[in-house]
Amino acid sequence: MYTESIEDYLKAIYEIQKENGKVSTNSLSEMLSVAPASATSMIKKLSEKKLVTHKRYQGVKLTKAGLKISLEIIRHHRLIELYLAEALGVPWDQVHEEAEKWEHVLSEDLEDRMDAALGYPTRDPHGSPIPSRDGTILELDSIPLADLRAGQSAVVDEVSDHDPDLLRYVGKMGLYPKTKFKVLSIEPFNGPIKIKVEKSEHILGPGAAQYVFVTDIKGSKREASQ
Amino acid sequence: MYTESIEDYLKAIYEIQKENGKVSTNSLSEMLSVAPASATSMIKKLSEKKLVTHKRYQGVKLTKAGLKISLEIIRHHRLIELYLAEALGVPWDQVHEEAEKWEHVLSEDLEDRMDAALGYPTRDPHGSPIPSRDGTILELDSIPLADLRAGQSAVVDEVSDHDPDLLRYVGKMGLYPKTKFKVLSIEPFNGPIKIKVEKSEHILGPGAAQYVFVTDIKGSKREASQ
DNA sequence: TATTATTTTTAGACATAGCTAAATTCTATT
DNA sequence: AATAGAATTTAGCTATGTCTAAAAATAATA
Repeated sequence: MYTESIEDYLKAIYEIQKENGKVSTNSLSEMLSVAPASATSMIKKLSEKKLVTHKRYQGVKLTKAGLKISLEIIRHHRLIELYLAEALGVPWDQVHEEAEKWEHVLSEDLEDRMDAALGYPTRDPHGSPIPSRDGTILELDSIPLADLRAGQSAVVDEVSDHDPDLLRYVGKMGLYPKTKFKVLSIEPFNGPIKIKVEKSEHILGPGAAQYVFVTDIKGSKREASQ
Repeated sequence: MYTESIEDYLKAIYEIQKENGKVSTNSLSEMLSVAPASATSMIKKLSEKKLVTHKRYQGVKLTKAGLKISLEIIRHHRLIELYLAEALGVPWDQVHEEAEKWEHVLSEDLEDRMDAALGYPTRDPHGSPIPSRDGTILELDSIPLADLRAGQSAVVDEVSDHDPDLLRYVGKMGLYPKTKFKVLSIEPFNGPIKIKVEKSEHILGPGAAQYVFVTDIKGSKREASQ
């Protein structure tokens, strides 16, 4: 078994790798709220344990073993989030914080029981895919809502779960995963976006629209943003 | 907030205090599987934080503040045990281990939700009382099954939850809390005990009978053991 | 009561994981 | 190509919580 700290680093590396491609010492230290020097020393340790590869002054990359562990933790995290939301009615902006601590101490047996109780789900409450036990994960190719154009209809795929305020904000306009909506207008230069969800209209700031990932309704994959 | 380690010590102190009366450095180090020197140094720290009082070479005792925290953790522990048993069907010999880790990271909000989902219960799956939020706890005055005499009928109140094997053993003969049974015979010098549960008879070793706590059916409080 | 045995404490060390400050290396700009 | 700025690493320190070995205090017994 690995320490909680190691698990947190591996998870962070996976997430940064997915978003930015390259995983720098700095990005890690920021995501984990530690000093850059702390990230360096942990990277060294992970490297010795063959969980990541690392070339000095260049980024870090998960090895197969490191990836496996990080997906196990992410599976814990997302199963817990969904379980709390479904079984105990915990609001979607609170499940992340709870899962963040519990994920490190969840037994495999309990993981299986929750999985079964939920009917072997594939998505967490924010729409993020839940890795399978054997370490496969569905890769989404959705685009930021901010990249849509006026007139387009789309479905919410995933909402970033790192900021509870963001979740409450987009939740208030009903932008949950699988929700269909239409872009009525979008102002240039990162201006506000007017959308229609169900029967009601909302204005969405670009800061939020960046973290809501959607698939446009005609199935087109990626629109140029400007 | 206190560290996991501090919480574990406080909980252990409470439990030893309840069973033995006096809480020695040695008993603590045994219960927590640490060296006596480790217990001493933690006792010093707890004492500085005013969570326990301590006279050198004499025992340790929880202060009001220490008692409060220890009951909070025990509440977490027992609510979790019951929740896992009820909601996810975790067998009663496994819930302890799971709760042991989860109890330290359970939020107050989730505690409340579990409490409500369970209908504000007062006992965990082993029959132990669940402290209330404000820190009151029901004191049981049950006696060890081993102290009963032939012919007496009794009801199971509580089974010690520290040994999964014990729980499986007594579980096999149906000795769950609230179960009524009758002592058919009891051999002297800590001999085996023959009991009848429902329609079936079982033989129970004295080692197990010591950890099954019961109330005899006529309401008498405490029988001399020999 | 004196001595032995047990319990408890002290002293000093180690691992983990964090920090700051300084040195190093890389990158970008002039 | 030289240099300023940013990112990264090293060096050295700190806190927590553990350990072993030795010393001190208490308890048990001859």
